[in-house]
Amino acid sequence: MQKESNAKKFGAYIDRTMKIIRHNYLQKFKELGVDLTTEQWVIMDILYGQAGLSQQDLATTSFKNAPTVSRIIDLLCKKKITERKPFANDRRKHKIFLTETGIALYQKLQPSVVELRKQGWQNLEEKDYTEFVRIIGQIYANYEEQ
Amino acid sequence: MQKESNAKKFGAYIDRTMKIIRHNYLQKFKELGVDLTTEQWVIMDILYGQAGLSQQDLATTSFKNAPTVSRIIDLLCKKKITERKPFANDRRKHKIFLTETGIALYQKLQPSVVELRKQGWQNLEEKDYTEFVRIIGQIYANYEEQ
DNA sequence: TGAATATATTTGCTATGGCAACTATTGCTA
DNA sequence: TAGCAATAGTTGCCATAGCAAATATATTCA
Repeated sequence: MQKESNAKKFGAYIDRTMKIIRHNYLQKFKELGVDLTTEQWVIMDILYGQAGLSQQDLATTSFKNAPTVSRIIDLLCKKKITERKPFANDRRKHKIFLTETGIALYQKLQPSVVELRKQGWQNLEEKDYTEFVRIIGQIYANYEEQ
Repeated sequence: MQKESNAKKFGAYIDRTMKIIRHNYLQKFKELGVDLTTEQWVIMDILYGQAGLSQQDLATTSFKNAPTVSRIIDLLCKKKITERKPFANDRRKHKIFLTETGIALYQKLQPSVVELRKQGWQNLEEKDYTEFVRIIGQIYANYEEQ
């Protein structure tokens, strides 16, 4: 069908897999009675490990753009999951924190998320992970501006 | 950091890679002076190979849902790239076709898309593709309802 | 210092995507 | 055949995402 390393169709695999992952996270959260999207979880997950990041930091870490992070933080603040605090030496910035509520919610959901990650890796080995990260990391690198 | 095949973090790799692929397609189309999104291209690509599919067929093939396909076809029809024709024996359905304009546009863009696919596979081998499809296919399967 | 630049965030516009509800039509079956 | 269930498509609502422009604040440099 195709010769050599030419014109491989990998986009559709990546697309459909990202969609089904999001779907499974969303379903799990709904099952647990929690109104949270997968992308909101991603932000919570980062903040749990690194409290007080700026929105720009969050954008970089989550591979989202600044407006998207701004809106996700808006929604999370409305739900009392995060809060914005002033940055000491720079009044342009906010430090973002999980609230008590946010931390409790994170800890409630975390085991299910670990289960979801395990589910995704069923029938796959440790060395498959190395391979997967190598290959998809190379694809990413191939598209980065030089 | 993590033991055995437990709790692998693969979602972020998939997410950022999908985003950078979309970005590169979009930039290339803009470079060529064509107002087209990556997802619109996906639909054109399917229709070029299989003219006259129903919207439901397109949804299944593209891993999109019916409302999304409906709206993409709306946009493509506005741009005179596709057209809806009645289905012979079922008045609920439409057959979707690329117009002359759509076919010409497809043929104009197609070589650049092949180049983009090649670019994504730089520094990767034939056997990497086999591995990649096996692993990401398994992840997908792990999340499908049984 | 003051002007030009750069950075952090927000807002507006549009597209994609998920879900639920709705319409129109078809198919099934009592 | 009448009624009901299933299917195809559309529409509405909201979240994510990309891009551009706007605002506020910081930094740099002449």
